[in-house]
Amino acid sequence: MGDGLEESALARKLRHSLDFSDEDVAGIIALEEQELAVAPRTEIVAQDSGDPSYFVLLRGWAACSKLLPDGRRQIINFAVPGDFLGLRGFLLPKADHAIVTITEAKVSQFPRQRMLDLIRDNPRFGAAVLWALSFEQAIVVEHLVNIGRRSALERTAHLLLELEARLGLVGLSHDGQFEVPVTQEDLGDALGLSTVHVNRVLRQLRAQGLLATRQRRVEILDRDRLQELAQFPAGSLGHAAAGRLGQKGGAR
Amino acid sequence: MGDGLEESALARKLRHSLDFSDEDVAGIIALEEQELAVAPRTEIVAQDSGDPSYFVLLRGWAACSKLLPDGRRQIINFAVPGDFLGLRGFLLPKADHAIVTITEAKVSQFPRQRMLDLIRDNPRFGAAVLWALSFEQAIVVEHLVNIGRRSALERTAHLLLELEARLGLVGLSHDGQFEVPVTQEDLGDALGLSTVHVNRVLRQLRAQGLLATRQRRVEILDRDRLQELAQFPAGSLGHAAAGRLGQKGGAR
DNA sequence: CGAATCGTTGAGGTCGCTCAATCATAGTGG
DNA sequence: CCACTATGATTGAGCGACCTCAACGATTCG
Repeated sequence: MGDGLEESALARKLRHSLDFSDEDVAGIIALEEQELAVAPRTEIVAQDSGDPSYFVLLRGWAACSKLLPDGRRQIINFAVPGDFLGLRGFLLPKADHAIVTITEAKVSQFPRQRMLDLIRDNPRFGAAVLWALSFEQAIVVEHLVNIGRRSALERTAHLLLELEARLGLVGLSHDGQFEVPVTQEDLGDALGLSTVHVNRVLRQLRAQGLLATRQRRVEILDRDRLQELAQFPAGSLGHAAAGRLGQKGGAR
Repeated sequence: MGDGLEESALARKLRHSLDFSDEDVAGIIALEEQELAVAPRTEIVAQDSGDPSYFVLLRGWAACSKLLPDGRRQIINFAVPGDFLGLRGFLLPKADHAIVTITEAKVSQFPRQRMLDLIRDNPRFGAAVLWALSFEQAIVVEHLVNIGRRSALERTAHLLLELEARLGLVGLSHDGQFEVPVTQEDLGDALGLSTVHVNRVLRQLRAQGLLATRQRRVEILDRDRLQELAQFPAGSLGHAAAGRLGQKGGAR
């Protein structure tokens, strides 16, 4: 089980977003099969792999991505501590995506069959998975809008604001400052831009006084203008909970 | 209940993709609250509406889209007969997207609370919803890759091949011919392209002998080259079933 | 027939890409 | 501690894909 620090990130998220009590959280954590330390740039789930496991990311960053035959890559979503990994894939016959760590990471693994059993037997848990999947999809949809209909400047701003909001949910963002341990190439693959252009866009955001970047650390300097530029709705991410779906059926 | 023709499209899909028996299908159909005929270009679910219902599209086309404040629009996904509408939204506090009919359509409506009860009480049904959501997300992810990392020509080819495959699942595509009752503006909003460029791309696809378009009807002339252009994996969509998730718990 | 919607085509502009070089940073072994 | 290396960030020049604006056909429908 986690050593406290990592666990709390997940617990914080579960309580905040999914309306789970401490007891529930403990129950979920107890399900984990094993906890793994993973090196940077390591593939956790391979594209087209069958029977994939399901993970919770306890520490570090990862990316869910798709690789085209010719080498082009699209990052679907970054995963930050507390996030679920492979939620979408584990019901499909094959994972249609790869999951790769970006930094050193720690994950806990939930074998596929165990998850399936649990969903079948515990409605409250199934509901939670359903909610998490919906939430994840909302993020992916936002990325789709971002890439499809926003300029490079707008979409970069939007992604950074989204990351800040998500990191905030697990206590990894303070005063508009947060770590983004990701290369500009990664950002480009997430934003549908070239590495070079990501660099120029970041420079532009800096020049306009909207944010500062030191190393891999980002600081939001002018949130209002940044949000306006990105058309980022204030408080959009999960601050409203899932409602009370699981309330009645709560078996354990 | 449906008049037979529409019902069969849904039933076909449920049996084909979700491994439901005729009996199951009948059970699901029986849940519907009411059946609605909807005019073209009518909003079924408004963006940011709370407490949205959940629908099955029996006839016609619809689009799930997001509108930006400045009027830009991104179509997340087209819905064809047999598709579920609003699956993602109904667990979230607010629908984060709009659903608009494209043609005249017929939908059956499942009120939100009824769905929630059902998921809680019937694990098999919950599993089916989970699977459907995963499947829907796989399509959205594919669109993300499409827009993020493929050229206009590639992504247009890809979308058409995807639509053909999906229409084939419900018997609406024969010999590579199928109706796409959608304007080029709609296509552009789905592909992240301008209307004008969609037109040019289609012309190019025609000029290369890959497909023909008459009115709103598309015919695939050279599937091999089209699939190669789009990097579209043959038989990728749902021809493999969801597995046997629901088998054991099957309460009714 | 008139009106509206949609499709088609041209001209010109721009955003973002590619190619390529240089600079910064961190790690490594001597 | 210092080359030496590898990786990533930065910048420039030139180009191409796609966009915008605008006009003109084609189709449908009342």
